[in-house]
Amino acid sequence: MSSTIPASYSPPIRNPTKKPIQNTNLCLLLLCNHLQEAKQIHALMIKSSQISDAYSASRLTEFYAVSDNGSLKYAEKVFNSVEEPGTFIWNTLIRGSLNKKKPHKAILLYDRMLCQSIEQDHFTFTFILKACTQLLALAIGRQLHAQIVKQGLEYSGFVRNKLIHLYAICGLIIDARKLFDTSTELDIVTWNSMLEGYADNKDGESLHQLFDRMPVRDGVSWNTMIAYYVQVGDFKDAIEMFRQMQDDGERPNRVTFISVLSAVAQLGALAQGRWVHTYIGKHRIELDENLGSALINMYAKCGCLDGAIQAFHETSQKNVDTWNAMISGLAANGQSLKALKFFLKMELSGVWPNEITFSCVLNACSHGGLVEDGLRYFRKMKDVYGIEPDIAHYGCMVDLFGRAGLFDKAEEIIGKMPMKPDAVMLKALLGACRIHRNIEMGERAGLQLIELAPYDHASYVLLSNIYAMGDKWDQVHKVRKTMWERGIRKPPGCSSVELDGVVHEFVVGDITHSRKKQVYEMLDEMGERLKLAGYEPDTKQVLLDIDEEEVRQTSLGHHSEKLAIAFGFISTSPGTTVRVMKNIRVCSDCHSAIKLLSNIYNRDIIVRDSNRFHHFRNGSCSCMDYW
DNA sequence: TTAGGGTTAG
Repeated sequence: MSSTIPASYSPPIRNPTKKPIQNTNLCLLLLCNHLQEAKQIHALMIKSSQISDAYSASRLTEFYAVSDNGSLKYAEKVFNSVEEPGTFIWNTLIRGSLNKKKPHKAILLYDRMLCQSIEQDHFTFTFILKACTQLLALAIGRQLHAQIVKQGLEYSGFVRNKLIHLYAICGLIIDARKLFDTSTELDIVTWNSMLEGYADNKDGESLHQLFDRMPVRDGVSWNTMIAYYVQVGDFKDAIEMFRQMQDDGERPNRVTFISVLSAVAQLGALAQGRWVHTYIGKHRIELDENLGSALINMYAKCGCLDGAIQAFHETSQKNVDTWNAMISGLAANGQSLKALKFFLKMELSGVWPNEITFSCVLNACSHGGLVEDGLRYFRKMKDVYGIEPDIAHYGCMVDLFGRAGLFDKAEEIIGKMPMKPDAVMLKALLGACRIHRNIEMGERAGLQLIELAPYDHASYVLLSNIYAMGDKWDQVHKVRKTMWERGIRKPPGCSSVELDGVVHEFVVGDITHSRKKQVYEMLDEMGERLKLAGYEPDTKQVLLDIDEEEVRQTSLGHHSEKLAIAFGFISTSPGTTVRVMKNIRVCSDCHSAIKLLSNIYNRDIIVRDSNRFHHFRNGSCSCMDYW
């Protein structure tokens, strides 16, 4: 539709009010798609004095307030022109404020409604309770509850469901449950509201009990369950729930796939992710910005950049999140220059970057050792885009300078920034100190880190490594002792490989896998061939390991990533890329060994550790030995 | 005139 309305324009008219519409202006309003068109009708209404008609004014307010292309400002203008606005038009304005993500405004309007003694109905309470839920405004919600009881509206299904939702989300799960149990009519939304409450409160047991008791389940019920598992980090259970959903005959939708793709990404289960991608294509589900971002993220987290780029191009509407997913995916996979190219494309496409974009861009610079570019973008974010750097951005800069060995610059940044360094920043600095053997600064940063993150095993490991590097063995033992006394343990290393949609997991010295015999035979062969290639185990790395049990296993060369690679080698045909996902950082001994293995066996090996990706090919790694 | 579910950086 053009910006003007041609007289001959008469497509079929939608009429949700089911009232006969005789008024031309209102008919046209129903066809409006753009704000500009609504404004033209608005002008016609003013000209013909139709605006003083309460029904017409309320319809126009509704368009402005509720439609995607509306404007709350104009809704208020019409509202203000009505002499005595009734409950409907007040409700519409409250609803509009919610739609435009302004719950505070909705509550202020309700307050004005009370002051002016405007009658409230169950619609008013439905909307205003939603505002309270969004704001977690429990005190106001309780007052509303009293008001609702006073007005005899407590048994209205809509109002009750909203009250259950409010109490559950605010953590008052017992109050929510009381309302649930005393409801005369339990519809699917009541069940789902309660279900979401348990999921939100991470009460898995009650969640399951309720889910099992549900007489009917719909897509929302299943999606709530899947999202719960993703939130608590049980990614395998999330996928299992998705399978059950399909067995139950419930069709997955966009929301389902966003959660499922997140689980797949965390597991690094590329085959399952590809299946989802095919399903989306087959069922013509539109790749909007959210689903597109989830898909890009999945491919990137599985180390499959071709897939990520394809998903990026297939995403119909690209917003800042879509671009961020792509840029961060490239940066994490060691494609720094490509990440910066994408940032330039983003700027050209007219999408405005946000603070996350600059985190990704600066991250790309630090991972790629691009000091000049990093400095340029750090300035640009403030000067051109008006984004004040936060702790994450300063952290990237410290990482950037640290990696390049420019410790003066790193200290200068820390001294000048308006906040104290956080654990992420100190870890980056310690990493740099390790690479450049800056023991003095490493010790200072390490002690500060332990003070800041006393329950994080990494704090102790990093400081211990720095001391070991300086041959300060007394200090190494002291740090280890403190760590043990405080009951802090390094989590066991765990690596996984996906084969035909099944994720195979290996821990250090694993003897539980059904093909363990072949895996260990392969491991022996790998050891022999590594020796022939001149590989010598990094015994210092072995000594540095904090966990005594792991030291024993490490000396045998049975680190989980090596087991996973051995399994990958025996389970796939020669030349196939082996993808390994690891829960903690890859150790430097394994890193050296895998570089050689990629050459010896002529295989691409991709290892995703807790920090970044390592693409091993022809004896070298994409991280350029810096991680 | 009305309700419920979601991810994405490091």
